[in-house]
Amino acid sequence: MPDFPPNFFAIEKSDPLCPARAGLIKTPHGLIPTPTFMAVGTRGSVKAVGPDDLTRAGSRIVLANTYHLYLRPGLEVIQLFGGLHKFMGWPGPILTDSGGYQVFSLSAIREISEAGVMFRSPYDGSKTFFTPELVVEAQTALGVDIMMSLDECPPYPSSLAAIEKSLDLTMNWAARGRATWNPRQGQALFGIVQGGFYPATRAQAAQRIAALNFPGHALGGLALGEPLAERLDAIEIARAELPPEKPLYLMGLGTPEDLVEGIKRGADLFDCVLPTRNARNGQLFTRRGRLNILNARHRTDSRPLDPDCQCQTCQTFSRAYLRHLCQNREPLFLRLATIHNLSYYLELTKTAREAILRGAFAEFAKNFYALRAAGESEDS
RNA sequence: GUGGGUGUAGCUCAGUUUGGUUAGAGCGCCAGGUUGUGGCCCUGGAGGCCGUGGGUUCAAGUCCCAUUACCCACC
Repeated sequence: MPDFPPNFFAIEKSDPLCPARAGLIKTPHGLIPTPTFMAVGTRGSVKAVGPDDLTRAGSRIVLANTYHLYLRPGLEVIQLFGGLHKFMGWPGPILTDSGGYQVFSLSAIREISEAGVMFRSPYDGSKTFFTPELVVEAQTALGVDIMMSLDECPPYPSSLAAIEKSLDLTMNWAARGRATWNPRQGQALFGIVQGGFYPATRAQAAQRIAALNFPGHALGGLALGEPLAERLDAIEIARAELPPEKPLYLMGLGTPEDLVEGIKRGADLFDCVLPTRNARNGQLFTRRGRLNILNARHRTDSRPLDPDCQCQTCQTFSRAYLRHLCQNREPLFLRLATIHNLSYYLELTKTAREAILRGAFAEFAKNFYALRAAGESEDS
């Protein structure tokens, strides 16, 4: 079977000491150097920032959500504008989640069957039936660059029997989505590896997804409350069963540590609400660790959030001013904090990539942890 | 000056009628949490001579007297 499309993903260099690699994903809307982080823009907007902010922060691809956009504003509205890119004014690549996670997170208002998922709209209570076929068609209509197949994300912890049953459903849906997908549109479709945290089911999930020959793969069901060690094991187990020449996306991850550990294990793409949501709540990431800008110790602090950060926020504003804005719920704070956190995440993946290209990922990781250890002792 | 009302946490106030464990709430403040997004939300914490003085009582934020500050109305 030929590649989709030719050279969809090219590995530029692999680290000599671990599975980490630097790559390039080629999409209809541009190249994506990997590893990289995707800002979450569920409703076709990364909250509090615009496309220019994203570009300046280093974003090369953003994420949106099929489920939410389908309900509002509806596919027909977006198609009227020639697709999601034009509608939201973002010219770069877009990946959409299928709505599979909403099956999990909005569990109070859904019914799952083998045929698909019956959602009750949180907006008006109306019912919508999502099938794996419909989800692929919807993402095709949105015109996105990378589509995700419909999956079921089982809660943690779940019994082995529950995981096996859920996995069969996800595999059924994956095969049907795969059959619906038209590779000639130039839009990629990724298969999602579930399987919980039982080594055998996670490995089996990866094998079965690999057999469907998707252009790329994602690991789902991570960061649901499991210990870090279990999460890392699940990544390694799945990785071993997946063809390494295809891109790997860790869905919903994560903390800066998750990114470093994920890259170390061969992951190329990440998305997480942490940098954007935490920004809006005053939790800001720096090279020396995380800080709560509301803490009284920042009241008269004239320093930037992170002296080594080149972002717009750090170039102009003091911790004291940001604390003041946050304390008073000034809308400007949301934007400045989001710009900073996204810049930090994107700079982290960018420097990881550069380190891999130099064959020095291990040193990069060591540096990463050393700086945070230093930061913790400084703050205490 | 006369009559009435109000003084309880930083703020806004419950609790006083019918006295009874360690005086509460919301907001604010302080500090945690947040993993395929609602800016929400969740969890802790600090903070009170209950205006002041006296009295009644086994027991007073609560009842009585005085006093003081502020508010309103009328002179």
